Amino acid sequence: MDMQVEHGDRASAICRAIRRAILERALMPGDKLPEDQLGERFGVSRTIARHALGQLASEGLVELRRNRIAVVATPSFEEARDEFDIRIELERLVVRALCGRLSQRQIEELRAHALEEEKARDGSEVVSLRLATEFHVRLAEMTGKPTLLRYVRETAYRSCLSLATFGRPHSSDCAIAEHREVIDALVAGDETRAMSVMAGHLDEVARRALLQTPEPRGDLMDILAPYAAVDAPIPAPKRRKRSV
Amino acid sequence: MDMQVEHGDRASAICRAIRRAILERALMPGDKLPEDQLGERFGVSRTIARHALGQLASEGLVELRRNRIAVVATPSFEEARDEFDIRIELERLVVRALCGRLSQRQIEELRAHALEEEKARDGSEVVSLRLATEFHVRLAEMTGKPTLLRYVRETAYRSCLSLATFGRPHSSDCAIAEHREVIDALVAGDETRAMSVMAGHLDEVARRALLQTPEPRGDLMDILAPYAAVDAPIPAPKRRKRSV
DNA sequence: CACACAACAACTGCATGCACTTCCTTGCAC
DNA sequence: GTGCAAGGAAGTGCATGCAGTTGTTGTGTG
Repeated sequence: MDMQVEHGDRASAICRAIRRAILERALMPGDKLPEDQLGERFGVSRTIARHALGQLASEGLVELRRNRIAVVATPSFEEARDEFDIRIELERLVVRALCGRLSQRQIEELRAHALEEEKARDGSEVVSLRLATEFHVRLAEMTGKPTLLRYVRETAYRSCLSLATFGRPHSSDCAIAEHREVIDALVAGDETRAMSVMAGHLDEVARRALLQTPEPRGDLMDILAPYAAVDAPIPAPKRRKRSV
Repeated sequence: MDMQVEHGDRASAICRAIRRAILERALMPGDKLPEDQLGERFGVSRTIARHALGQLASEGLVELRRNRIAVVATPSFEEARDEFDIRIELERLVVRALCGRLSQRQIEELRAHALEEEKARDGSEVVSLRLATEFHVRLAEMTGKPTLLRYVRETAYRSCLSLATFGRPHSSDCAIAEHREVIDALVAGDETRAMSVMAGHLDEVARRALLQTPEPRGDLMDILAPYAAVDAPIPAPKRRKRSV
């Protein structure tokens, strides 16, 4: 019933920490997650760390390959697009389930959340991205449908990974307005409008995020062109070997 | 990329075996899965068995509770209904992705599968249920979208659990016809029709399976009434303590 | 005879240790 | 200086052992 799979609370604590780190872009796609370092950091044995990594892998946030260090997942462009398609349908189900059924308490909480997003608008981009994601997850939680919650949460978190890979700087202005629109439609009990607003919102997010085409990387030599001049300032500094 | 989470192949072998056992109703909701017995049966240590159980739990097929023996999940009636709602949307995405894009080879395979379902019609119900489920999973595989496949597979397998809990005897006749209709619509490239046929099919399955209302179980005493007369023949023999 | 309770068996939670693989570094040949 | 191979460091795969929990059975008491 609880849909809680992370039995021992120690493994789930690691999962939460890593999820949050991904959400806040402290961990980026490809970053390494060695199970012993992880265990040491959290004061548990490799067994637990390993268990947590397995859990995260099943959520699609981490990639496990035999005999290799686990890494934060690196979604491909197609996967990112497909993910959003799924997410749109799932969140349509969320608003459908919620429409006109929100308690006063829940409405207040959602409005408070939107307000917080508002306040974070000029703050760090990391915070507003986290708040935006949490908005969607909170909605899914309110349905009380465990599977729906799980899938929405997973796709939402993976969306963040996609954004980290392909996304341009997140402009939260319109997103907040759209969140408010969703809340209003839910309160008004206008199912059709709520669903289309939500779908439109997510489509907009996906469009903004995945604007650039898969960039077929015409020729490797072209890519290397700006690097040709030795000691020239290089646009994006290459990161290597990131880890916990 | 592989979306494969079951790294060591030994754990994945256990997962597959249990999934199949659930599909074929060899394992029923509530059946116990002690990790040491599991390990012994598959010739691995508890560590691996435990890992497999964690994986299955994340798929919603198994319930883990701290310090307790893992059991095959027992979906509630509401969960079953919600699950089907999700599944319908997911499989609509599947046919949308597939419509008019099937290779000749894939078309043949699907037709062959339908034929096999046809042949199994008069055989054991277990086989036809398995084939019916595999049909949906095969479709999802053909999309090449890893997340979509994972979610369809999970919901499909959990549907079997719901059917085992609430379903009446599975009548596969119409199901096969509906599968054929889906194939035809896909081949014809009629997206709208394909999606509505698939949605209708799943809705029909859900309706047939979950026909009986949540049965509020008016009073516990009423339920026990037929058992009141000592030594009277009892309609449904109570099963206790099933296990691997 | 019903019931509380104690002892035991079964099982899980977790850390640790060993074997094996991967990956990096160093050193050597060219 | 370059290519490459061998050695070692780092990390994973897995079994096992022990501590703690749960469930059950048998026993004594009102």
